[in-house]
Formats: sequence, C-alpha cells, structure tokens
Amino acid sequence: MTVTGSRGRRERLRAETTAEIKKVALDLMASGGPDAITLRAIAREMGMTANAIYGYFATRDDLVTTLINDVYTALADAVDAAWEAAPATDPAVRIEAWANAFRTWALVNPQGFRLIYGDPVPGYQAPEGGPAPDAARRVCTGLTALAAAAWPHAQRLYQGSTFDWSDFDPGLLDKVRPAFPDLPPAAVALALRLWGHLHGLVSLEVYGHLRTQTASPEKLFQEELAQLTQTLGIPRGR
Amino acid sequence: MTVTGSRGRRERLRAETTAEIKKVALDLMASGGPDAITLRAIAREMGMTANAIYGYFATRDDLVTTLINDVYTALADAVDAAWEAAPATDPAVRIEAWANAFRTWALVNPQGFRLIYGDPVPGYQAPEGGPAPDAARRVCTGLTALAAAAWPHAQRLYQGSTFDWSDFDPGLLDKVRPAFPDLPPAAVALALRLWGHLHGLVSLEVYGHLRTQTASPEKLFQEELAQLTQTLGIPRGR
DNA sequence: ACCGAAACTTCACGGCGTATAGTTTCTGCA
DNA sequence: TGCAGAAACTATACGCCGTGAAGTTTCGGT
Repeated sequence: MTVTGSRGRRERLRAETTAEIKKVALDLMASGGPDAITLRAIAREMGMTANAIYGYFATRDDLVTTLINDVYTALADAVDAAWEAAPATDPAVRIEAWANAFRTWALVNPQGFRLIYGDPVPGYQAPEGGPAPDAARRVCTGLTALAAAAWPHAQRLYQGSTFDWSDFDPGLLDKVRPAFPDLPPAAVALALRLWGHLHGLVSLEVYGHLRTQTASPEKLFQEELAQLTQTLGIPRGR
Repeated sequence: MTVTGSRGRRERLRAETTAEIKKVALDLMASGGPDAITLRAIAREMGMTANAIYGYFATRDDLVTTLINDVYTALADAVDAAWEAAPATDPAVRIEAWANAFRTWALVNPQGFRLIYGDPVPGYQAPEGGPAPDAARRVCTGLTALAAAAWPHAQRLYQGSTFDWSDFDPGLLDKVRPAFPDLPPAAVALALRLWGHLHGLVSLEVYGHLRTQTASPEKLFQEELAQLTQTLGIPRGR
C-alpha cells in the first residue's frame, strides 16, 4: 500500500503487457514474416481487442519501430559478442568470427533480417534518422573495429584515395574517432565497404536469390572471407 | 470484318488493356513504392472495377510476378547494354561499365529494385523457382561474363578452392557453360561473389542504410570498383 | 466510500484481395 | 440479318487490415 508499491504495481503490469505485445509480435514475425505483424493478430493472440494496443503504442508504426530497435540490438549484441570472444591477437580470426556471426544470425532470424534491412511491413514509414540509429551505429562501429584491425595491413590499398572526414556522418564519427583515434577517413570507407560485401551475400541468401543459383552459399561465403583477409593482407595464425 | 481482323481487334484491345494495367501499376509503384500496387488503386486509375482486372490476371500475385519479370528484364537489358557498349578490349572498363549501370539503374528505379530484390508487396508469394528466373539468369550470366573477363588474371586467387560443378544450379550452368566453355567452377563462384559485392553496397544505398553513415556513397562505390579490378589483377588501360 | 485516471471494449469508416453472381457488349456463324 | 455464346465488366459480399470516437470497466489514492 505504499505509494511506491502501488505505482510500482501499475507500472509493472504495464511493462509486462508491453513486453508481451512485443513478444507476440516477434513470434508472429518469426512464423509469418514481417507482414504478419498486425495489431489485430497480436490482440487476437493476447485475448484483447486491437484498439487496446493503442494504450501502449501510439500507432502500428511506433510498435514496428520499437521492434526494429529490439531486433537490431539483438543483432548488434550477437556480432559484438562474437568479436569479443575471438582472440584479439588474431585479426583474421576475429574478422571471420564477426562475419560468420552476422551471417549466422541472419540465417537463424531471416524475418528479423528482413525487418531491419528490407521493407519491414506494408506501408511502414521509418521515423526521422532511421528506426534504430543506435543499433545501426553499433554495427557500424563494430565494422570499423574490423577495419581498424585490418588497417595496418590494408592501408597500402588506399594510397591514392581521397576520402575526407566530411564524407561521413558526424554522429558516426563521434562514436568511431574516440574509439580509434589513429584511424584515417579511408578506414571508415573500408568499414562501409566490408559491410557491403557481407550484406550483399547475406541478403542475397536470405532473400533466396542465391538458392536459385548455387547449392552452397556457405562455401561461397567462406571463400569470400578467405579472399577478404588475404586481399587485406592480414596474416593468418597467431 | 475478316475473321483475322475481328479476332485481331479483340486481341489488340486485350493486349492494350493488359499493357495499361501494367503501366498504371508501374506508375503507382514508382510514386508510392511496391506497396502502392493494389488492384483497387489500379482500377480506380483506369476507371474500372477492381474485379475487372481478374479478366487479365488470375490473382494479384500473378500481376506482381509479371511486373517483376518486366522490371527485372529492364534491369538485365540495362546492364547488358552497358557491357556491350564498353570496349571488349578493356576488361576493367567493361566491368566498371556493368557495375555502374547496375547501380545507376537501381538509383533511378529504387522501387523497381525493391520489387525485384526485396519483399515486393504485402503478402506476395513468389512462384516456384522465383518470379523471374530468365531475367535472373541473364543477370547471372552477365556477371559470369565479368568473371570470365577477369578470370585469366584472377584465377591465381582460386588455387586452393574446392568448387565443383555440382555446387551450382544446372539451369544456370546450361546457359553459362556453352557461353564460356573454358571456365572452371570457381569462376562461377567468383561471379556470384561479385554479385554480392555490388548488390550489398547498392542495396544498402537504395534502402537508405548508407545515407545515415556517409554523404558519398558514390565515392564508396567507385573505390569498391577500383579495388575490385586491382584485386582481381586486371590491367587498366588498353 | 468515492473520484479520477488508466485499461479496455464497442462501433464505425475506408482500404485491401477475391469469390460469386449478374449484366452488358461484342463476335462469329446460320 | 438475327441470334447464341463468349468475353468484358459491374455489383455485392466476406473477412482482413489500421485507426478514430465514444462508452464501459477496473482500480489505486485520498
């Protein structure tokens, strides 16, 4: 009956319901794709009416934005964890760990990948600055860590390049430059190019465009990684 | 009043209406994204009832499949034309022409790119073997031409690789092997990897994921191409 | 005990794909 | 030339969707 106890109960119930809405939405997405995320289906699953959800999320797009944030954060956690777990002494292994974690997460959560990187849901309009700027930055920062690990060996590839700090988003640089003070602009460009390599193969695979052409996307991806570390000039072994 | 004249008229009207449906659908897509492709909106635009469209396409998905085919074919035409127009004597220029045509087409037709490579339309189910197998194969074959042009210089990168013909789709190989009889399996793997590189950067750009990080996706892409030809060991100039 | 807010329901609107049935219009043949 | 039949199209209906407005229930705080 204390003030905090009472208000705490209200808030706790509210938080629980919010969590259940998100959980049900993610379950629906996992089984039926992002398209299956509908307020009415969520409410049905929860034994409520669709309008009850408006007490927790202003619009469906708000809910979707929150989901994207959660899912994108989970992806960022996964790749960060893989990076941390790999030995800091072996850049090649670390880069491959990051990349394999990225691909594996995408294959395990294909609908989540679509939610983040594809057209999430019919008619969805992302908010200003993207639906999950923080998670996106975390992934980008992780990529920059790959680039930083590779940079001592790879910088020779960027002799003639003309990248400048002004080519990149200040918000990204705010996170990246303090973490890697010695890195030049070209290394950030390298990070984004790495992203392109990985994203391209993985998204072709997730969307089924590779399946029609090859039986072994896995082999393709591992070959990509092998060539990548080799091209960047990263020594293998400890 | 001849038999052929009469039947010709019917068929001509039918063909015209079919073409108008597709044109209106593509216009709607261009202005409102793939989501805007709805039978009711198309019919509204044409002064018809939505159900009238069922006389021309069995379901909405059938219409979408046809659209994907048309759009994918247009993309294939664009990249093929760029490839043909570039001098056969300079592989680096030819590869860059192909890649730039790919990116340019995607930036000019972002909604088309989404239609082909993303989740096309709410609830759309692609038919067996993909919506546009021929166009997809054409693009893949074009990529293999890039790989073939690069192969004499790049094959050293695939010394230890273990690719086999059985790793790839027979339907793809039927088109590719006659055209490039001397090419080993690893070269097809290279083609798919090239696809990944280009697709990754372009799709990140089209879906706005790069915009949040860099002001110059163009520079990034050109750098990618420069490194690509360099890595593959393709000599520049004639 | 009671007030007020929060949580939730009910009803309604317009949009969607599409199945069924009915209507108009045109073609080809006797 | 007239008419059967097919083709083109409309009307109506069903269940799905997001969402707004208004009404009802529930419950913590005084």
